[in-house]
Amino acid sequence: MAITIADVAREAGVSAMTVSRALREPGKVSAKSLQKIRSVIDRLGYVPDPAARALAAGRTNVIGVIVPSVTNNVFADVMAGIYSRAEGTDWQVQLGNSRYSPLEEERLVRTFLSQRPAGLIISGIDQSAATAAALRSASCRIVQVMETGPEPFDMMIGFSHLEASRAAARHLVAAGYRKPGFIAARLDPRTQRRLEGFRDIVREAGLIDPRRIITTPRASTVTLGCELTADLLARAPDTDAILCNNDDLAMGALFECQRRGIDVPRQIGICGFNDLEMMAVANPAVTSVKTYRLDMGQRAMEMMIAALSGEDPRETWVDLGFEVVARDSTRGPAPVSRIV
Amino acid sequence: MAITIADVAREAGVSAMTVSRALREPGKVSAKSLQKIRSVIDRLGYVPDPAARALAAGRTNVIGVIVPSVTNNVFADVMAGIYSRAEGTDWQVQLGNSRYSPLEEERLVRTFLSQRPAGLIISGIDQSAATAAALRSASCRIVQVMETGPEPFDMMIGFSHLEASRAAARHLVAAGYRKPGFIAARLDPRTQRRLEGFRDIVREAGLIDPRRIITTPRASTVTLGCELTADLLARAPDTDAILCNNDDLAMGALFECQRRGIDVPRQIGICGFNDLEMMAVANPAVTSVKTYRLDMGQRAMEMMIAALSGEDPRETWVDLGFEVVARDSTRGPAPVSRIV
DNA sequence: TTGACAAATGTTAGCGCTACCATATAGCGT
DNA sequence: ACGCTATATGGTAGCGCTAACATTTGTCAA
Repeated sequence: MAITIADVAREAGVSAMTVSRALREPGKVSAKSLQKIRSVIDRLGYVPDPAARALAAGRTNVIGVIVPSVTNNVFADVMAGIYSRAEGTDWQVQLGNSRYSPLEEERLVRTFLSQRPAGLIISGIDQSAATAAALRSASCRIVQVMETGPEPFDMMIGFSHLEASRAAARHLVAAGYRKPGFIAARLDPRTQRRLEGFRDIVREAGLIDPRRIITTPRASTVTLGCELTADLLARAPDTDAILCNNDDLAMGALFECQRRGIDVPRQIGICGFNDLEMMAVANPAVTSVKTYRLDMGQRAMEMMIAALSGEDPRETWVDLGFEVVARDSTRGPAPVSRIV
Repeated sequence: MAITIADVAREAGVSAMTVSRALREPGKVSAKSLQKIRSVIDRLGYVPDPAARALAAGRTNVIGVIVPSVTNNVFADVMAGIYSRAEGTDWQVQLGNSRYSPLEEERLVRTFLSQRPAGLIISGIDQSAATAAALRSASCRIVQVMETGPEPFDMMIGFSHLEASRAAARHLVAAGYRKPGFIAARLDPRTQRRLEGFRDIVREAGLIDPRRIITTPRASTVTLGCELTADLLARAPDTDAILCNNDDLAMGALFECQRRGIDVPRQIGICGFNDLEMMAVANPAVTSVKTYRLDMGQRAMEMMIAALSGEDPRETWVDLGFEVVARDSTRGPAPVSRIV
């Protein structure tokens, strides 16, 4: 039926082993054989069977990637970075979607590991005990992305969500806002840490007010940003700034304020998180915490490929940092409100 | 090293074949054996090796999915739909990202087919000749998503981009706009057809003006929507409506108009494409052509699974349609401009 | 020409599983 | 008790490839 390595070997007048070598270690095959084999491969359209390869060699060229969402911009960008660095190499990316479920993540890790992957790229540092155990005893390389933390399984690249939200909160306080609130959807561990960062700084400044912290387990959307903003303003109408857990919510907050005739930034300041390109062109332009998502994916893949190629003494723990990009939406409250 | 089926068989006091059957056709194994085998599997933590399975059986449980982009909302939604229907089944989704390149798509199809997938879900109807040939001679089931067209390789689910953009253009004309323009980024085949639909209707209405059609090969972003709108207004300042090839561009158009103090919808009407949830909460709410992306992914997977389960006499060609959701952004031009 | 060594190529066995067919066992009517 | 069928289980072979070792061929100095 399909062309096998034996067919190629016969046509080329060499043994199967030589064909196998020509494919994987061309340097160990004479130029003459190599040329002949390659022409036969082209003519017959031979493609090696990865299953047979995996079974015989005991390993694959698969790099598994596990993300909590495929629709969330953040992970989509990381994925795009990963794919862009995989393209043109022999490494094959395989994507798993855990849908924010630790159980599903555990199942995915098991499935991946049963395939003897060359490597695994996994999001975050909050794996379940079972998942962590499986990963620790895994024989493949691992890169954790999205966050930095103290005890990587292997390699790690991300940034501190805690520090990032602290910086954003500090920015709001420094801009003169005195009644800042926080809205968040989908309370995953990263969101939790961002809320923690907000709490730290606002408490420190003596501005904490639990009424101004609104969260929901629902998935984040712009529409939800409107709703959470409405909730916040219903519970604490004098709120003068909103730190939004992501940019979708921030856009929603902006739209809701516009609709109510609330002046942004003079009555309410708005700050987002991730700095989607959209934020810079909104009216007013929205302040956000810039994160390096595409870069994260690309460099995660680079680290993985370097490690798999045996170039071990490379960086294995990278903090990409972040940047609070101050824009008009947090230029500060109206002077009059400070006087009152 | 790892647990194999032979280990399980030995522990359970049966042959490897019986274990294999217990896993794939439990109905053909006695209740007693089944129970024993299952308890041993649990105890040892046995997971079948998919490579060995694939090699022995000559087929896999992999369903390959090829999309042109992982960051584009549209494909992300379709992917989410696909993943949601795959969860809990034994089918394993494997994602390929062609990055809008026909060559990369061809490579991906070859790679997937070499793995003897159970099925392939591929975007669109514009495959290269080589890709089409490979797909036609493939022995797996195929679902084409995103578009409808006359000659599916196998199964198909999508909608007519031509008809959708015609409907949107008709809506603009019916709302009273007389100088409609069109902006588009990333001229993939679907974009081309949408442009065609716009041209059809606007020409028919005697309102065509080539100056008002602005396209670019660059990837679509909100920022680019601003730029294209600026271009359009520079080339044809009297433009009174913009049909945007997608919602990112539409948001950009809206932001640009806001910045310039142009009244939407009275001076310029704006219509997007896809109806992202954001459109309904913008100010003004933006008209858009609603498409059923999540549904498309879910039903594509359902069709695939049904076909693979042998339930053949099901629907194999589905037009999901679309809906022009009219909102404030196209309520019509100011009366005064009609008098003039 | 010869031996020594490196480079190139071949042989054998087996990765873990399932298709296929053979055999054993149970259930049942007569 | 017998044969018959249906159900359950096992044995054998092989999927396509590569690791490990074995063998052949080429190269060069003495």
